[in-house]
Amino acid sequence: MPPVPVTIYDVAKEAGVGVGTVSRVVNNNPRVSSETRQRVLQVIERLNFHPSPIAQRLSLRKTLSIGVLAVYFTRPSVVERLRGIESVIADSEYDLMVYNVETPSRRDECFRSTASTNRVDGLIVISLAPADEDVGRWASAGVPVVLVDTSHPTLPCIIVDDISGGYKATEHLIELGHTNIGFIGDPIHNAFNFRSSRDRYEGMCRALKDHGIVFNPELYQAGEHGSESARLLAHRLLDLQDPPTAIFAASDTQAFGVLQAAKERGIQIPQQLSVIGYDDVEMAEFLNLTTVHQPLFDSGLRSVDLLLQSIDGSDPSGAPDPVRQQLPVHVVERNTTARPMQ
Amino acid sequence: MPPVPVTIYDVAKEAGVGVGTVSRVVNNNPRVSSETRQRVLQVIERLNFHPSPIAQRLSLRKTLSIGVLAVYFTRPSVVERLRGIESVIADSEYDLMVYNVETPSRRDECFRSTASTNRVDGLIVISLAPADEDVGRWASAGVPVVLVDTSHPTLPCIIVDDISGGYKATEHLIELGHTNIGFIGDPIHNAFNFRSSRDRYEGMCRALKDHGIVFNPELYQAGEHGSESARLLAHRLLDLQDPPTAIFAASDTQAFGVLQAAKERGIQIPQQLSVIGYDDVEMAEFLNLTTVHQPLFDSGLRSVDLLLQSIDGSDPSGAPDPVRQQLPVHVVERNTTARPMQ
DNA sequence: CTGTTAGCGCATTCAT
DNA sequence: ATGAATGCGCTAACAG
Repeated sequence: MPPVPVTIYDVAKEAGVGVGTVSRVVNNNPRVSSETRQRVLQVIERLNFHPSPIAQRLSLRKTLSIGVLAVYFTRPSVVERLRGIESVIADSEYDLMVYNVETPSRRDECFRSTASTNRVDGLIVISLAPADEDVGRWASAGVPVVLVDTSHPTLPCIIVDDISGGYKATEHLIELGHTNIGFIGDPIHNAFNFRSSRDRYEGMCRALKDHGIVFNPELYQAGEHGSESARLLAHRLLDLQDPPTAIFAASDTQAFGVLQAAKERGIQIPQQLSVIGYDDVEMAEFLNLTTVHQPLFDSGLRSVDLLLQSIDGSDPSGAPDPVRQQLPVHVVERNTTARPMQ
Repeated sequence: MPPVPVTIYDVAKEAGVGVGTVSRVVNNNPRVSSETRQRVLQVIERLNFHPSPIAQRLSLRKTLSIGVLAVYFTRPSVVERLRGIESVIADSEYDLMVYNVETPSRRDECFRSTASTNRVDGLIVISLAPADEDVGRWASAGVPVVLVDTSHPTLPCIIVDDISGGYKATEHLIELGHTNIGFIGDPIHNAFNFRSSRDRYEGMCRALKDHGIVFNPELYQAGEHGSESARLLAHRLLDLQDPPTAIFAASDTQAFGVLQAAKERGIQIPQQLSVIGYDDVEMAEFLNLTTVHQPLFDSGLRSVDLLLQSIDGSDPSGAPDPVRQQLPVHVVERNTTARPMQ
């Protein structure tokens, strides 16, 4: 009982029509009399016919699938973006192919492989900064690309103003009365050239400066992304002669590490220490973490919209002025920030 | 400058050979003299030729892609399984297509659509229990399927013995001296017929019984999956006249809710209350949660191995005795469980 | 070893 | 409105 693939020819013969007609009814082409349409539909039903997506693709010269390139797709923030992406792809005619990259070499491999015709009809790249070379390859391969949480002068992208986010987070702390504020983020130089942590720090510096607060470099701590690493860094901050009264973590994940460190030291939050994170992942709400909300799910959503639009649309990657959607961020005040003790 | 797809014909002409030869060098077929091979390779390089995956698929009558059907793929445990799956697919010739299901109707749609020839060469289903009807469709469509964290008599599956896991968790608590143990899990009847929570509870009951402990039904609390819901349930347990000295949560996510509830009440953990979870997700280690470890990543890994094997292999879904890998679970003792106070 | 040819399953002119 | 023919890009079987 080897599965017998039933093709349009089978349907055509059975219905006593030509394959063209079958193809038309399958594709809802109006140029078919409603009676023959009915008849064909019946046969299709009876034979349990399903058009071969692959044959369609070859004939249409489209892959009918869009690729998503994500770094560390297990990170909560990335997962949420993916969910947004999946939710709209699911309702489209496209298939979703996911590529997870955890090493630079894998990234390069993915960048290359997606840049050949007939791989994907479009590509979404999350948090990875492509080089001009990569962009060039995609362009000459005619593959539309939209960037999320990263940018390039010639590519459409969905971003949030991390500098502004960092500024707002810091401002929130300052308004509460803090002046001695610590920062915990990713290493400036990392394998993937992530910018977000750096930008958030930049925003912090500006806020500090605008409020006439001088920043003690000792209050800056950077380390591998992750709660555990952040926990250690938080301890360092708290070990300082003049420890900060508030800590701005470049991500919620890192903020969790700070919370944990405080707990280990019996430091009351927010009474003795204010903590603010960034991202507003699900766990943040649960833990009552004050944080900077960025529209993760929505960013995924929009990226697909943009991509689909750019696929149907005209511009063959030659748009003079690529779309650049900057999503709003705002501080969500919960219970981990408060006025400093006197 | 519409991207000019370069085909094997272009390469053939340019290299002065037939398309068959080009195809052979592309597929590393040894039946090619090394000189012509070199020559063809040069041309391929020069023309930047990449074989069209779609054309290959059509010709080979394979989709060269495997689908993964996951429920709530944002849940940490699912994400970890996905990571395991992706890691081995990435090194294979297959593409990974992800389908996230969050509603029963979407599930049914996915079950159906994947059951037609030419959709995917193989399918991995996570945590969703397929009906005989679905299994039948896959079988007649000749689509190999392997189940993860769910099972069916005629399908290969990767499972963990949740009953045993629940037993071990409870035993751990009993050995510490607890007899008044609460349980927090998913609703017995849920949209997707998840069994794990139910099985873990079953294991708990057996352990209790084996140790001659009678279970007070009040100590059983079930509610929607999630930390927040679990937090509320934990409060109910703690509000009891004779509150439990230990709580077994059917998942780490739910255990986090218990931890939070305890914190809100100023209950010391583990001194005043022991908490044990299930899954051993990353956050569990970070929070020092005692839990039942199950090989999440590994389960993904193995499922792909099994699937690939079943794709290459002979058995057209007619295996008389499908593989049934039961992965081991064990208690990871950390800092949320201890002897009860006198 | 290598060129030629016939499909793979479908969409799409082009006639009718 | 509908049937027949052509092509999408590649693999595999068949000659040579």
